[in-house]
This record gives sequence, structure tokens and C-alpha cells, in this order.
Amino acid sequence: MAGAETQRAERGPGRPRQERVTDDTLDAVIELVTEKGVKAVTMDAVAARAGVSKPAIYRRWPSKQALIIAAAESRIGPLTVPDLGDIRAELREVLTARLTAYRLPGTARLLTELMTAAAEAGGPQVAYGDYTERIMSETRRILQRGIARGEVRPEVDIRSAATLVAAPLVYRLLAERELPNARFVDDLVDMVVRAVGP
Amino acid sequence: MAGAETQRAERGPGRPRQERVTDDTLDAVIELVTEKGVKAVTMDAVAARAGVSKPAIYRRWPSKQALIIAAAESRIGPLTVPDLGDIRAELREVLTARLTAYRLPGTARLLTELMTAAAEAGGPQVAYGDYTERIMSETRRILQRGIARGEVRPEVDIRSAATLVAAPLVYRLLAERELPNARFVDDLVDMVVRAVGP
Amino acid sequence: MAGAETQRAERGPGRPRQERVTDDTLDAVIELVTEKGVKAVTMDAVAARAGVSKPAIYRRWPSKQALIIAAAESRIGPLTVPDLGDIRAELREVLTARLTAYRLPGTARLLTELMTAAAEAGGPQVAYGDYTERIMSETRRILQRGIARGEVRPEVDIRSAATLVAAPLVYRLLAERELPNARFVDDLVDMVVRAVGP
Amino acid sequence: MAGAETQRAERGPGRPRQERVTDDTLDAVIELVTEKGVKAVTMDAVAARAGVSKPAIYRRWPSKQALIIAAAESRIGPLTVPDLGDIRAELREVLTARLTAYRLPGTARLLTELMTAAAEAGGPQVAYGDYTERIMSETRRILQRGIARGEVRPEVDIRSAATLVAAPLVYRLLAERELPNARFVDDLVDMVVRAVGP
DNA sequence: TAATAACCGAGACGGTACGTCAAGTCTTCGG
DNA sequence: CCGAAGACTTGACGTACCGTCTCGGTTATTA
Repeated sequence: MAGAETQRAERGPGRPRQERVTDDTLDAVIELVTEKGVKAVTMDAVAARAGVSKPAIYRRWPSKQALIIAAAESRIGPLTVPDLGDIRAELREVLTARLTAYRLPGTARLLTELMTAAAEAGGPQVAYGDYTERIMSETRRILQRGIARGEVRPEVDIRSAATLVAAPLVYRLLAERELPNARFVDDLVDMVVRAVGP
Repeated sequence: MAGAETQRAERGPGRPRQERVTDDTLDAVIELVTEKGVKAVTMDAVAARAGVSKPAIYRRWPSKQALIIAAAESRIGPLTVPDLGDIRAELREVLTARLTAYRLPGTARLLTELMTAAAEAGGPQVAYGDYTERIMSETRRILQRGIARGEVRPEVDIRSAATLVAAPLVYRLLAERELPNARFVDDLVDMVVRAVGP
Repeated sequence: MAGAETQRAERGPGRPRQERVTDDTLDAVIELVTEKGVKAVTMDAVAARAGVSKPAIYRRWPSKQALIIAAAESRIGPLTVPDLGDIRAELREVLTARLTAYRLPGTARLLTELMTAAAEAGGPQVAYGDYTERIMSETRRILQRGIARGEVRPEVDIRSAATLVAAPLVYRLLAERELPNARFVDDLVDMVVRAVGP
Repeated sequence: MAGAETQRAERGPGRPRQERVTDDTLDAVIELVTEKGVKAVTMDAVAARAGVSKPAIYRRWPSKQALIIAAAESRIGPLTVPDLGDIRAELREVLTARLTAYRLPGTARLLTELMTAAAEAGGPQVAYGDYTERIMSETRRILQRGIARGEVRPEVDIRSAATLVAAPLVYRLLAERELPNARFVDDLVDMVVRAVGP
């Protein structure tokens, strides 16, 4: 699976795409968002800053939104948590990882953009869905392990519980418009453990 | 809201504003959102559908965002919960009220728009803040009463707990892209009560 | 006829178009053509120089070509010749009028543009057709008067003769790429008079 | 033309150029012009239809205009008129030859393109100049012979007269937008003979 | 009753960005 | 070296939407 990506194996005919273009474009988006906000992310501005032409961008992403989503995704990265033997530790791990990501400048704007994109009918919902799904599935895995260990009541609805874990952080960031902090994560972990525990 | 209209009506040298314009405009926004999505909510489209001129709209709301927010607010309405003597019942009450609102068609789009508006720096965050704040303060009030009754541990951080209550519903709607249902509310109430209970 | 134009009578509702915009745009086109050639006539450049927005231009003319044609037309002006009692004098009059117009800088480019536009299938051929038609009908009128006076053989095909009169000037300008002069006009008048005379 | 190909074929270190590419490209241009008009003559379209790559085209012609001119030239062919002993017959000969060429579909468009190319300052005017010059010099030769034979007044300006002969056909085609016919040629010949005759 | 002030619909305006298209160049592979 | 394929830059195109302004005209309150 990594092989296919790394090898980029069967190259077709014609001049191959330059990675530089892809990378620089994504970088330019992030820079612009963090420096001047989403409103400043103009395709022309991105192209200019990246030293890339607009057609080259549109060859890669079909629209401005798709580009912004791709940029966001490229910065958020994976978040898998190993079995730490303790649900409390594992929950703190996921939430802290996300906390760190959210505290990067511009993240709130990027997340909002992702969410807006997701809400558009017919838009590339997949993208934000992917991101959410990654978080949710990891959280569910942790809760599942908790059931196995007897830390979580077996009758708890895993999906509901996972939502309870995942929602507050982004809600505080976007709705309450406040950067979440470690104290908040502690509170959450504590409450969630009580909520699902025996 | 009605106040502003009434106050204005008290005196004024010129021709008074027609309520029809205000109402039809708000309706048009809601209709457009539910029928064709946020992207279709163009000021021209709104004006055309409402049978109203653009200046008439801008005389009432300073920007498109303000208009959309006003439209959303006009549909969501207030949500105050009386003392029911039982934190479980009161939580179910707030959440069910919101559940009902969210299940109206187009609400997801409207909420997203609200959130986007909130995320814009310098924008009228106040508005969405208002909505969020209304939910949060009501929830905090419930939790506070719970402490008084001994249903909630006094060392619980009320703000964190309120976020825990308020976040999952909107997260499921916007991020998980799924209409929340009564079963989900039940799960939430149950988990929250355990989370904050003694 | 002039009345309708002057009165601009039944004005529709809404803000009326500003003549300044129309005029300045046309001027800008002419200036750009004469200064830097047709290639420099970019819609953005025109808009910038005229101090006008692109949409305002497109509201008036449906395409760049239509704009250029309109600009050309606006400079070429009418060319009606009164009855001078003598076909030779009248022919010299039309041809000299056109000679004067063609000797304005940029006219060759403008005429070529007009002709190109005319050659485009489905394009606004009307415009160039109009211009050509104006010349041709005036020329035909002169020849007709010549027949009445007995200066032109009655069996002469008026259309063919009119083409014989109208073609050489523009041919010399565009195909031979040479600015026609008074000597050339004299030669033409002389030859044409012999060609159609008794 | 063939000469260039042959010369090139004489030697060369690498793979020789394929005539197929040259021919198919020219054909593709003509086809596109006649079928869809000048606007459809895109380098990509030409390449696609000819089954040829863009670099292969640019290896042969330095620009799109040069290509179109080459295509036009390849179809129009030479036009030399032998001494027929009679100016009337010779004039009819040149004009009929051109009439035949102009009646091929797409010629009007091609000629316009040539003319446009000629009008561009600094462009390869030579090309259209060549074509015009070929016509003009042949016409001048005819008139010169006419002077020798006493059919043409010696004081006639040969250049002016040649323009008088050459212009009407193309004017009728491009400006009047009408396919010239044999009757028109007859009229022209007749009038020209009178114009220059004693 | 007349003046005045604010309203109203219609639609043009400046501005900004969008997404697209074509020309001509460059890069990779294979013959 | 030629050729196909196709990515690249450049630069312009025509369109969409925002928020403002300008009309002609209407409807109230004030003088």
C-alpha cells in the first residue's frame, strides 16, 4: 500500500508532474491562512506565493475548496494511539494530539473551512468526512479496548461515547471561539471516564 | 427583535419600513438554503425571491452574513428550561429542544454558515456567539442547579461540563453529517449525568 | 430620428447608464490601439485606462470584438455626399473622406479587426456589414445620380461598379500595406469615370 | 517547400522528419478552418486532429500564424498568366483563377487570417505580402503587356490600375461577405478595360 | 395642505475573485 | 535526433457576487 505511493510505479507517458508544484502550493495555502486569514487565500495569491501558475493548481485540485481541504489535511496528519493499557491515558493521548494540532495558528479557520465544505451539498464532503472518520474510528478503538479491559461498561453505545469524546474540543474552538488548553483536556478525560466507566 | 421594529414605529419623519419586506426577506433566505444550499443564497437571489430590492435588504442588515444569521436566529428561537427538579429531565429538555430545531430541513447548512461567520476574524462573531452563549448559559444554569441539589459534584468545572453537554449534538450534525435522534439524546443525557454526578 | 437619440425618451426604471462610462471606454480602446496596437487592447487594460470596471463594459458590449468594432465605428463617422452636379467631384469627395479617415493612426488595425470580426461565423458581422453598407450605398447613390445625368452608361451594373470604387482604398491599406494618398485617389477617380462613362 | 524537405533529407545525424507530420498538420488546419472557422484552429486541436504532437508542429513553423499562412499558401497555389494576345482575355484569366480559389470553402476565413497576420506590426507580414505581391506583379505584367500592345494608355499608373483590378474580388468576399461569381468577373474585366483603355 | 424625510423597486456601478482557455516552452520516455 | 504525451508559465478571457449608488416614485409625519 505504501509501495504504490512511494514507487508511484507505472508512470504514464508525458512529462510527469513536479512535486515541487504540489508541495509549494500547499505550503502557500497554509502560510496565507495563518498570516492573513482564509479571506486572503485567493487562487492568484496562492499561485503567486507558490511561484506556480493557476492552471497548474487547477490541474491538481478541481476548486479552491478542494485545495484548502487538501492543505488542511496535509497539516493535520494521522493520529493513531497505541495500547497504553489504560483508557484514561489513551484518551488523554488522542485529545492532547488534537489539542496540539488545534493550537497551531490558523487551524480554527482551516477547520471551519473543512466543515463548511462538508456542509455543501454535492461538495467534496469526503474530505472532511475522512478527517472526522479518522478521529472517530480511533476513539472507538480506544473505547472498545476499554470494554475488553473492563474499564468501560459493555452496554455503552460506542458511537455515542466516541462523539462525546471527540466533540467538545472542536466545539470549544469553533463555537465558543476559545483555544482549548490542557486543563480542559484533563476535565474532559475525567468526565468521559466517569461517563463510560462502571 | 419585535422591539426594534416597535421602537422605530414610535416616531420617525419619513415613510416607515414595511414589515412585509423584512419578513419576506427572511423567508426567502430560509427557502433558498433549504432548497438549494448555502451557495444559492445570493443577495440578488434573495431579493428576487422575496420580491424586494437589494437596498431594502441592506437597509435592514449590514451584510449578507448578518442577514443569514438573522434568518437562522429567527427560526431557532429561544430555549430556556424551567426547574424540573431533576438534572436528568432538564438536560433531556434542552437537548430535545435543540434536537427538534436541528431536524428542521436546512438547519445543518444554516448552522455551518453561522459557524463560518463566527470564524471570520472581525466579523459579527457576536451573533453566533449569542446563539452559542444562549445554549451554554442555559446549560450552565442547569448544572448549577444540579450542584445546589447535590446531583452534580461541586468540584466539576461548570464550563467544561457545559461544553460536554452542548458539543455532541452539533458535532454529530455537522462533522459526522448525521441527523441526531432521540436515542442519541438519551445516551448523552445518561453519560453526562454519570460524568458529573457524585 | 435624431429626436429619439437626443431625447433618449422613455427611460426605463433603475439607475441609468452613465454616458461617461460608454465614452471613456471607447476612448480608451482607440487610445490603446493607436498607442500600442490591437494586441494591447486587453479588457483589463481598457477598463483600467477608462477608469471603468470590466462588468460595466460587458454590460454594454457582449464581447471584446463587439467593443472594438463599436470603437472603430465611433471614430469613422458618417459619409454622405451631397449632389455636386458632377460624378467626378462626388467620387473624389467620398474617397477623400475615407482617405482622411484611413490616415488616422491605428485605422489599419481597426479596419482589420472589423474585417476579422466580419469573417467570424456567427459573430457580429452586422457591425462591419453596417460600415461597408454605408459606404456602398452612398457610392451606389452617386452612380445612380450619374446615370440620371447621363454621366454613367445605363447598362452598368451599379453594384459591381460600386465595388470597383470602394475596394481599392482599403485594399491598398490592408493588403498592400501602404497608406493611400491623394494621388492614388485621383488615379482611381479618373479610371472609374472612364470605366462607367459613356 | 518540397525543397526544404529534400535538402534536409540529404543528411542529418538523427531521425529524419516524417513528411506525414508536415502534410497531416497542414490538412488538419484546412479542415478545421473549413469545418469550424478560424476560432477553432487551436494548436492543440490541430495537433489532435493531425495525430501529431505540438513540439513536432513548432519544429516546423515558428508560430500559429506561420502555420496558418503556410496552410493557406499550400492551397492557393501559383497564378501566372501566359500572353494571350489580348488584355481582356488575360484579365479574365487571372480573375477567374482567383475566383475559383476563393470559391473553395473556408477561403474567406483563411484570407482574413492572412490579412490579420499582415496587419500585426512586426509579424510575418512577408507571407501575406508574398501572396498579394504575386497577384499584383502578375497583374502589372498584364497591364504592361497591354501598354506594349497599345491596349492601355501609356500614362496610366500601373500600380493604381493593378490595385483597381486586384481589390474588388477580395473586397466582395470579405467586406461585402458575398461569394463573387463569373458575372462579377465579367463586369470587372469590362470596366477595367474601359478604365485603362485609350 | 404642503414640505420633508425616509422608504421602495429597479438596476447600473466599482471591485475582486473565480475558473477556463490558448500559445508557446520544456521534460520525460521510447524509437 | 525525432516523435508522442503532457506538464508548465504566461496572460487574458468572460462571469459571478458583493455592497453601494442613483434614479423615479410612494407614503408617512411634520409645519
